[in-house]
Amino acid sequence: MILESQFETDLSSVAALMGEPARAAMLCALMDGLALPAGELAEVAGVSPQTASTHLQKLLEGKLLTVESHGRHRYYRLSSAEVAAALEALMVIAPQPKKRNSSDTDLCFARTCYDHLAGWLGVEFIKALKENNHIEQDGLQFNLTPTGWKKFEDFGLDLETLILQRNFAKACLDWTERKHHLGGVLGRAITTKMLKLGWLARLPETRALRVTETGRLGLEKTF
Amino acid sequence: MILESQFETDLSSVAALMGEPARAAMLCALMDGLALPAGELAEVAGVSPQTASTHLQKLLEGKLLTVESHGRHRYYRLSSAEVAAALEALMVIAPQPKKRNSSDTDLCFARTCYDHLAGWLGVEFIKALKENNHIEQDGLQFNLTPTGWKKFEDFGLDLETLILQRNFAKACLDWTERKHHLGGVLGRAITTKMLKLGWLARLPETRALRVTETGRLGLEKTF
DNA sequence: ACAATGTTTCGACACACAACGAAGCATTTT
DNA sequence: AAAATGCTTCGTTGTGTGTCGAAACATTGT
Repeated sequence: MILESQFETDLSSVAALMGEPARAAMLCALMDGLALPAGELAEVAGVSPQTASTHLQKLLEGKLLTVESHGRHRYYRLSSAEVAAALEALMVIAPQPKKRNSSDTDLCFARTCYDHLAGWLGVEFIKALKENNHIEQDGLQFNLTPTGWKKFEDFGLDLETLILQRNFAKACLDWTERKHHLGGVLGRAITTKMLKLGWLARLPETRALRVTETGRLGLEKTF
Repeated sequence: MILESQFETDLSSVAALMGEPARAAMLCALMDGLALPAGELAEVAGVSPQTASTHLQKLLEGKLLTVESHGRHRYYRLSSAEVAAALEALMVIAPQPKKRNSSDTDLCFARTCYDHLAGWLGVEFIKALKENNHIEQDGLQFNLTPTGWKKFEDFGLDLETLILQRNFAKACLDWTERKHHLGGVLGRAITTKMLKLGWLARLPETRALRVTETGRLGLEKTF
């Protein structure tokens, strides 16, 4: 006789599916109910297409996702509203004090504030600049250090022109993070450049931004 | 710059905590909101006390449980109703079609029907007997095979006396599983014996039964 | 027809982690 | 004081599984 109570094991199997960072990232990306192709989910999760494919297969087996083929793309979506509800219930008890509904998540992660980068990513970006001594804060004003100047010149910005303007590098308060991010013409120039490079992509109909796979690599490497 | 969006990783960490069978079993056992000592949780999860201890520590770190020491016992309970809600939300999408609230779970797993074993365990028990050719079903009547007769004699039952009675081994319909389990005087004798052996334990104030660790081992070995 | 793109399958590797024996700590009991 | 009980910590072992390179498959575009 084999004793394996179905009452816990099943729960654990579903939870285990969600308990892998890459899979969790994919599921979160799908929480708005839209369908995304495998490639984009791989990007979101920060893994290779092969890895993403195996993850997606497991999520299919676990009935958390459904798939439909359109041309050479395969679009995945959450299989039911109950799955989204379970994800939200987990978010509530996740070690992140702030409660946010699903549609806000993207906005909190990264968005444009007027024309420069804001949200969690914006705050993280300025934090990295400070830690690497590329920038210094003086009240609500940022000043580039020599290494910072070189860094952004290499990044392809025409600082000579930008610095002539008022509001060269302003500190802008982030309402979701309650900390400062980088505004001013420098903030705009950087954000515009990242969009051009394909590091960031605009999500449709919102101010929310998404970090692409190349963007993730670029950001981690450069800053 | 290190990019690790806190929006998914956290979710996955909680889910991962729930995604381990032993931990999931413990959490399920605590879903009614009561506190249980570490030893009992180890029993429920079917693991050794050491293993249980490490699991409990992780659940504490993940803020899913709280603990209070009373004498030499340490009582664990769910840290909040939100945790219970998340567990329920996961149960809804777990590959178990039937929706049940937490207080029903115990009843569905194992309970007494009049005086014999019912619920999932009861159905599983009769299934094992059939598969091992210890019993045969004839309509609503069960008949012991020679090997089955020996098995239960070895188990300590006085079959000679029991078989004289009417309703020796009746098929009884299980309302939660919609299948037959073993009733009659044989069913009663077996269940009584298991309770005496400490394989099964009655949960307070209900008809629900719990399988002890020794019971789990005994059942798996004997039947 | 051929190349390019999106996706999956196969195989090998490496890391993470659950499991338990042994030992230690704390509390209660005799 | 000594033994017993409940629980935790340490160290080791072994299995599971996430990862990606290479290659196959499918579809679309030129």
